Amino acid sequence: MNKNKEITIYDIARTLNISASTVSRGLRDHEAINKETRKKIHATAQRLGYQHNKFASNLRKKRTNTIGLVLPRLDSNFMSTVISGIEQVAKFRGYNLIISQSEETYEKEKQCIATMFNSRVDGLLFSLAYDTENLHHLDLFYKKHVPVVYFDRVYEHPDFVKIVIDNFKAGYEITNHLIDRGCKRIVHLGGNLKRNVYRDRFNGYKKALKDHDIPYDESLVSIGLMNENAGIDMVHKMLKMNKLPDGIFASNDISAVACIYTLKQYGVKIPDEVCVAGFNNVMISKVIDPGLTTIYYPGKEMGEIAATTLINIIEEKYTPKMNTIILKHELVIRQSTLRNGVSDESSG
Amino acid sequence: MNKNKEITIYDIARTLNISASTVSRGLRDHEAINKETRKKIHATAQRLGYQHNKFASNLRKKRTNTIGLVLPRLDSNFMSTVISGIEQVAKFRGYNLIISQSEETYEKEKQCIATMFNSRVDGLLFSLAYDTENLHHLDLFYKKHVPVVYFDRVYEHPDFVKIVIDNFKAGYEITNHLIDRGCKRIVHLGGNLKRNVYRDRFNGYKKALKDHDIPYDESLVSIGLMNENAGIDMVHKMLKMNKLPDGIFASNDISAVACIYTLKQYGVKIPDEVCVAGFNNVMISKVIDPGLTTIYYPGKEMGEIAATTLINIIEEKYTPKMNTIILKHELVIRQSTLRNGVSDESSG
DNA sequence: TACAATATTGCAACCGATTGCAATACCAAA
DNA sequence: TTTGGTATTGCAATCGGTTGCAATATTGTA
Repeated sequence: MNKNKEITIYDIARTLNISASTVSRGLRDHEAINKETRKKIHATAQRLGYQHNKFASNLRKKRTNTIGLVLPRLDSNFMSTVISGIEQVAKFRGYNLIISQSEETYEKEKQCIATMFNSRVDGLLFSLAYDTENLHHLDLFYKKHVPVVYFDRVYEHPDFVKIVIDNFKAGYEITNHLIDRGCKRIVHLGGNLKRNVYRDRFNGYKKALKDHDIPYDESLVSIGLMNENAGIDMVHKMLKMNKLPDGIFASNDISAVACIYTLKQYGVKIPDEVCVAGFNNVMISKVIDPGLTTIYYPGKEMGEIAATTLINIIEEKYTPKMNTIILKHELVIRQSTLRNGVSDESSG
Repeated sequence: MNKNKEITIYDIARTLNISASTVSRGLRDHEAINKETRKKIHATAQRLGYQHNKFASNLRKKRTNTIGLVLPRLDSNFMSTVISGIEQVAKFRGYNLIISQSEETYEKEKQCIATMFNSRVDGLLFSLAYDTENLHHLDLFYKKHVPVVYFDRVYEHPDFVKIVIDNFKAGYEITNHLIDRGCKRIVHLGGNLKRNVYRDRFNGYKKALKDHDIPYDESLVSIGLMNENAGIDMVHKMLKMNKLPDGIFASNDISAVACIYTLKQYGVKIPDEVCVAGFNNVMISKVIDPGLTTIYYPGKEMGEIAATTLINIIEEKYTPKMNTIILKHELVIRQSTLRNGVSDESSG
């Protein structure tokens, strides 16, 4: 057996003494082909161990049935649920999924996207890296009319569809909730303001303060990487302040959780002295003690919707008149903001 | 502009009045081509907006520079770190990565693997679904000598390489540790025993009991899905026993954490009344209170090594005389098994 | 029986890059 | 100027399906 010996439609054709075009059509159950012939073709294909070669097919069809996914990081709890949703839809609709992570940098993102293009993906799902500032690397997609759907971390673009939640509103709600719990000096831990998700949450935070006549205090805000250390550092900074702030709104759960356990280390009582809220509702927010108040939004569904939307565009199920799809989010209230009594006192 | 208008090497050739073969070679910086010519080719390619077409190339070369990844679930903390490692290596070595999840069922796994084959991946990375019982679906890979590398959940196969940790030893160590802490009646929460990971951990557990003359008690063992509910159910079962068991060894962190918070709900003191240990060292095991004793093993490295090994085989950097690569694991001891004083008392 | 209509099948070009081998160009030494 | 060798370049086949259109077969109807 030669390792490189491929069984092709020509082998089937020769065996059955018919033409390759008939085999090609027969394998795809083309209606023009006689049912008997089709049966024979399938049977022979099976017997010879024929395996469809996507490359030849793609080359000719100029379609790959593949969608590309470029995102900042694969090893994130939230993203992994998004990916899971995407993969399921892609598989169901008959698409392959190729994945590449930008590792939060523009340079790698550019490279990922070029590869995706060279692989001639039929469409691209995309969530921006931390420091991406323009969309020039997508020009090729734009020019060739290859559809792109953003999710979560998006950017304004006239031709591409976005899947997001209302981060402004969510930020507003969660800040509001903290204020309702009696918080007056609320720390905000945010990410790069070029990214819609962080910018909008931050703006929601500011708006809520304003609506409650709480002055915005820049020294309570820290913008940076949203990781564990960000939370730890913030707590240290807080402890050095003249007066300990009484609330924290972190733009993701990881850093919020880091705040919680660091505060606990220093004996600060949560929520009595400091209320803490996060964002994303990943599993840790449920198991940490006290449970973390946070914003839930459905990662898996976001993935499903993104993939479905993209594939619909690819298959021209509709031309996107719509530009943005906003998913619902939900405030999940847990112990980390449940102060005794304060709730009633301050409501209204 | 026609949407389907591709710029090809022929366009470049025509522009420069040279042959397509020269262009093809020039683009790849083939040494036979004059440096000046190469420069012109690259410049023209750039100017015309040429983009390499992988399909044509793959078809001709019979190589895809793509590796396939089939795993049970994408939305798992552990797996997402593995994937991250795989992706980074793949990208670095110039390979695309296509990913598909079996959703823990044999049927989907079969389908995933067929797709991977049809996509003519150069090699396959693979971790088994929960209920897979044979490897017939890999016959095609085997016959065509397409290399396969398993990781984590593996299966015996003469031709394929496995990347694992010593689950038996890890299971032994963690059980041993519980016994050292004075546990006599240790519950085990395990997964399908057809899967090496769960079987080996279970056997390690039994061996440790035996070495300490603790009788094996089947009623303390539960084999099933390793999710949150498994932990919750187990605790309920424990609470109904005449005497509460004094230790739990769960085969993953999720179910261990579920045990912890359920026990806490019922006011059971951890580790004083029950010691709990998990497996995997995902982030929750660190943030739960009390911190969860568990086994750490490096997901990201496992992914990196799996991908590196596979690509080396593909590129014939070596022929695999080796059959198995065993990574180091580590017992991470946290509060959930740190009983006061008992440690000293029972050691030795 | 003849002819139109429909059902099946085949021909041949095509998708775009790669590659073995032949051909030509170039240069230096004889 | 001729010869041999090296540096460059081109020819033409190839990878394996797909598809527009033509060709042939089959069926129904007048």
